[in-house]
Amino acid sequence: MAKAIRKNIMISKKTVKRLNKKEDIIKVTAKLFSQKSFHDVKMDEIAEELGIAKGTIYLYFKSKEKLYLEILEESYKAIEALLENEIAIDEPSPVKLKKVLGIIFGFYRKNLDVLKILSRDETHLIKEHYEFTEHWRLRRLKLYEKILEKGIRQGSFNVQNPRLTALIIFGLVRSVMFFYSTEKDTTDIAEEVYHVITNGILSPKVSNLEKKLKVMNR
Amino acid sequence: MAKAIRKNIMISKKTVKRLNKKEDIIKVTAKLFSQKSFHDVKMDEIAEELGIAKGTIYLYFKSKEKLYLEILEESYKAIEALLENEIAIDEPSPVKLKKVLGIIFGFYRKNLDVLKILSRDETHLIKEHYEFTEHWRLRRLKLYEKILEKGIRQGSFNVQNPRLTALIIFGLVRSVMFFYSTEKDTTDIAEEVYHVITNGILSPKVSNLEKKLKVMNR
DNA sequence: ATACGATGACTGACTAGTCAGTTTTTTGGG
DNA sequence: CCCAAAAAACTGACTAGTCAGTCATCGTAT
Repeated sequence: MAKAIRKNIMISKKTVKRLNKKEDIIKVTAKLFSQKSFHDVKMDEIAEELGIAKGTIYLYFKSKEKLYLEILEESYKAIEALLENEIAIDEPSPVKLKKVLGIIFGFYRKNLDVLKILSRDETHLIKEHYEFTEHWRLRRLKLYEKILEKGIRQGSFNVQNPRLTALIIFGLVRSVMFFYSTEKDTTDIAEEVYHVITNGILSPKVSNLEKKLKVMNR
Repeated sequence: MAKAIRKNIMISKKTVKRLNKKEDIIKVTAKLFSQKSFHDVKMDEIAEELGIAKGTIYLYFKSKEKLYLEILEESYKAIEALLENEIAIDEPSPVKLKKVLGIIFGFYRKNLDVLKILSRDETHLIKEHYEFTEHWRLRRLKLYEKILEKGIRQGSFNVQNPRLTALIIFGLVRSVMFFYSTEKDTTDIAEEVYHVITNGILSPKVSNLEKKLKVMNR
């Protein structure tokens, strides 16, 4: 009995260690892949950065491509887990949109590497990579679209084309995370972005004027 | 005299031929670079696609990198030329914004290749490439920002943070061009996008309600 | 005859992945 | 607790292949 327990402890320790090493490799490699393209990151370089031999990487990953993919898979799981709880809650769509933006901005701030890798259009590399990034994109688009549609039904949103609007939100996330001040808190950024998306940029006066013109044109 | 003229004709003919060939190479290569990353496009492949020998490409371009850069430079000149006239016209900012969006969407529809190459974050490849894409981005951001700021001054826009808003517009252009229906006319797309940006997505009722809440919170 | 654009076989630098050998960790009997 | 043997983890020199760029040679227009 005591033996069995000891053995279990050993196994779990080993597993943890293995996982740690794998995670270490993923972490370092993600950073490198975010700085350079797939082909510009050399396996030797990864090994050196980690202070291990190149062969060791191949003990944990079948190939460079699989390593690349696992970075994305890891992150996908992480962001999905973050969003899962939020999605389940029943609340007004505008509130949900703001919260989801907050979560996504927060995630990408911490994982800019991943966003860079994802939005790089290295689509062709391997079929799996293409499918993966596409899946990620569609998943995000669907989320935005659902929030928008629910908001329309509830009367809180006035959106003519939810698909296009989802695409707009999806697109702006990338550029804001890439190029907007990194000193600001992501919650504040989400708030600011939310404000622009919801209220638009027209001043009320002009907005009313435009509406009047539309009525007149009918 | 006749000789000189004849010689001139010859030279110009030759030059035209040279330009054509150079342009041919750029065109074909742009397509390839848009489909695959820099390293995945092989010089042999380009040559084969063009039906010429690899060595010939090197008669027109010093290196693969220079060829890559020239594709971007060519496109930069083209879009700048398109925008130049529009920028000069003095008109209400909202109109200008809509028009500029139309021009940009139109250009990218015709040059999706270039947009793909540009937005691929192959930033590291060569310093020149990084500087180039950055320059392109800043140039576009500045344009949006200027239009927004003028609109604010004129009272037609109500924008709290022109920099962020410019970034939002910049970002959405990419994703809309990449992923939105390619059957629609780019003018219509610009119109739709313009509508979302300007009016926002909140229904008027809620919008008023939110304003009231803000007042109450004071 | 000669100048010049075009050619494509060739070179040499580079790198993903391998594997025979080394080191570290675990195990189990005394 | 100790130690030897087995297992597991790690190593890095090497292989086999790739590909950007070169250059001796060719064809042809004048």
